[in-house]
Amino acid sequence: MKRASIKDIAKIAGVSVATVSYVLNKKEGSRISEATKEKILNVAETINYTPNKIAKSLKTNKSKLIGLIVADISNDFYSNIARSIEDEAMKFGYTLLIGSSDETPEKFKKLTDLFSEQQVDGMIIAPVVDSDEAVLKLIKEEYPVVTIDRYLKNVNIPGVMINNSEISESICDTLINKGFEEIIYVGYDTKLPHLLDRQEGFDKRIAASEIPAKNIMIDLNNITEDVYKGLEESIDLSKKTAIYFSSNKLGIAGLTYLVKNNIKVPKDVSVIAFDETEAYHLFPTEVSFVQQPLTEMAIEAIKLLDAQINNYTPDGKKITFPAKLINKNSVK
Amino acid sequence: MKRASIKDIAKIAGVSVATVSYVLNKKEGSRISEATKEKILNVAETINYTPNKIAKSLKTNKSKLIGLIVADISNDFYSNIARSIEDEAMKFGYTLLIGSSDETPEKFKKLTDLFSEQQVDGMIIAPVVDSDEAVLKLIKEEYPVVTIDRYLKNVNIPGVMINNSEISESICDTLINKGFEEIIYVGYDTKLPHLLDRQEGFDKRIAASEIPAKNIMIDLNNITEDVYKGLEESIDLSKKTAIYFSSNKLGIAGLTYLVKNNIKVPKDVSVIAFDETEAYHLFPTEVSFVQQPLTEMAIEAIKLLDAQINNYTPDGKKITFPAKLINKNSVK
DNA sequence: CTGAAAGCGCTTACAG
DNA sequence: CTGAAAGCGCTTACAG
Repeated sequence: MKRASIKDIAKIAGVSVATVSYVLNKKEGSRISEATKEKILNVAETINYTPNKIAKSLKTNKSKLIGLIVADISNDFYSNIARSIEDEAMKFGYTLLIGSSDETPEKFKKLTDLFSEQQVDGMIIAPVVDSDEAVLKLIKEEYPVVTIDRYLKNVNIPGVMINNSEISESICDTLINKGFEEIIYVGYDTKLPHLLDRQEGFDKRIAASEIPAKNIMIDLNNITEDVYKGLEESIDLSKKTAIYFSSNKLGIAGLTYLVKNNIKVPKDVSVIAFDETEAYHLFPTEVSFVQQPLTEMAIEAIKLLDAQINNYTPDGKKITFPAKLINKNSVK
Repeated sequence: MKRASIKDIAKIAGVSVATVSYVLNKKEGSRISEATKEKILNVAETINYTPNKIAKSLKTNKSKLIGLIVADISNDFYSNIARSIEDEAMKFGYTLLIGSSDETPEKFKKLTDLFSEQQVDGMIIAPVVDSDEAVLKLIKEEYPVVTIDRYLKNVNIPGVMINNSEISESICDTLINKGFEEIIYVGYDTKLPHLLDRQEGFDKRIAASEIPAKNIMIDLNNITEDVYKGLEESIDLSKKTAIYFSSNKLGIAGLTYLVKNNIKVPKDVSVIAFDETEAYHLFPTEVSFVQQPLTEMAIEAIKLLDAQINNYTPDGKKITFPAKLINKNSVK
């Protein structure tokens, strides 16, 4: 069914399309008589007019669309981010396109190309390893882009993130001060800078202590199996041990392992996990975890992006939010 | 920065925009000489041409955009659906707009209006209570719409769903046959048809048995508290009791209650939950749950939608998928 | 084999 | 107070 256009309204109301456009957009500058205004609004109503934003976009060069690229929208962490971004974007009048990169630069590039062709006004991205080229391409054409959660080592663009290194340092110190004899860091075998920061903060404080380092590096594509194997090889119940899981996925896999093997928390081992998820509530012990201020980060990300959209500046302003350790009962 | 257009290519290559359009779209019908073809491709490459899909959409009346409306993208169930839909949509060349309705007809309507103005080619929706009017408006203009998970009682459009009533019947029978003296159904206090079906199937089999019915009705906006209160009032440990949670959120809230109150599963009570989620893995007992074939549903939803987009027919073909009870160790 | 031209549905200076 | 006209970046019959 053909949809009614501004032209149809004009014809029926007996005015020009210009006049219709003016009243539909409520422009105050151009004074249209109340009579024709009312007439036009009436006609629009009766023929069930829906504005065609694509036509408007073409003319105004603004689509009011923004693209969000996450690693995987089915991951709790990213779906929570997406929700906050959605709410915030709506407030600014933007509609959200969403895509999952699956941590591959190819899919990531495909997504930036796609979004760019769809003329999104800007993108919020969680860049993957080796996505520099794709991002650089965007930057070269002064495309508004803001990173969230992650950042790129060699490309300087605005973004929001947490104090990855510092929060790990502080967690490590906490555990050291509690007298743990063994502290296991469970992280990804990756080049993702924010995760390296997470690990580096931990390693630094461990190095400054008397405690021997024990890092389990997990393949991003083989989480469950790797975590099980890693923990099996590393946990020494004869020592006072704490485990620090540096992501929600790692935490969930690790806690699953502990439950399955009947290892009690915090009696046998202590645990700190990353990110908030309802899943932790089902664990026999309430799990201490690192909380990221997702809502605040989303608000700031949209603010940053909107600013870039309205007035592009080639700066790389990064906003760092403090993550917070929420103490529950999983650390002795 | 102004982006290069087809016109720019034409000017540099010394050909017409029509010719550029033809080679860029690889139209085989119109034979363009290899020489000019190559020249055009070269120019496009060097000036870093990105096609403007908005202009194309305006002309072709196809945006290659589809809108997905879920209740809440941060809900595990919907983010899993979204992911499957995303993958499937991509295969068909569609990009995904996502919005959360928060179970309110107002937000739902806002989303359909927004998506419609953005000229999406079609929508996949999980309609909320009292969204009939918004959907009817879409149908009236022959907008391709497909429901997923849910359906509308009074509006007949294509959709995919599971056999809500039957799976509940079968679960109820299973529990009755195992000799439970008390079976508690935990559901929402709602008018959502698919959830009423879920409950009805259960009620029907209970009514046919000797077992007194015990239904806990939860306010959608107060899940945790209501579940805690309901279970506290209903669980009678002196009887052989089973609890059937009819959604993932209800399952998570309920299992959290059980853990907190040190009620052992399946020793003290038996449990069956709905939907698959990693969260269940952290529970001390492996939880039996009802599995929906999300991938298959997503594939079929996109297929249905694409068919409607290419050839609109006012039918209401519903495809029902069988849900499956995955038996773990939470039922004695 | 290639181009001129119309048109998709809007917005917006400009003229009157 | 209102309208004629150009133009956003494409596609696509049609003509040659």
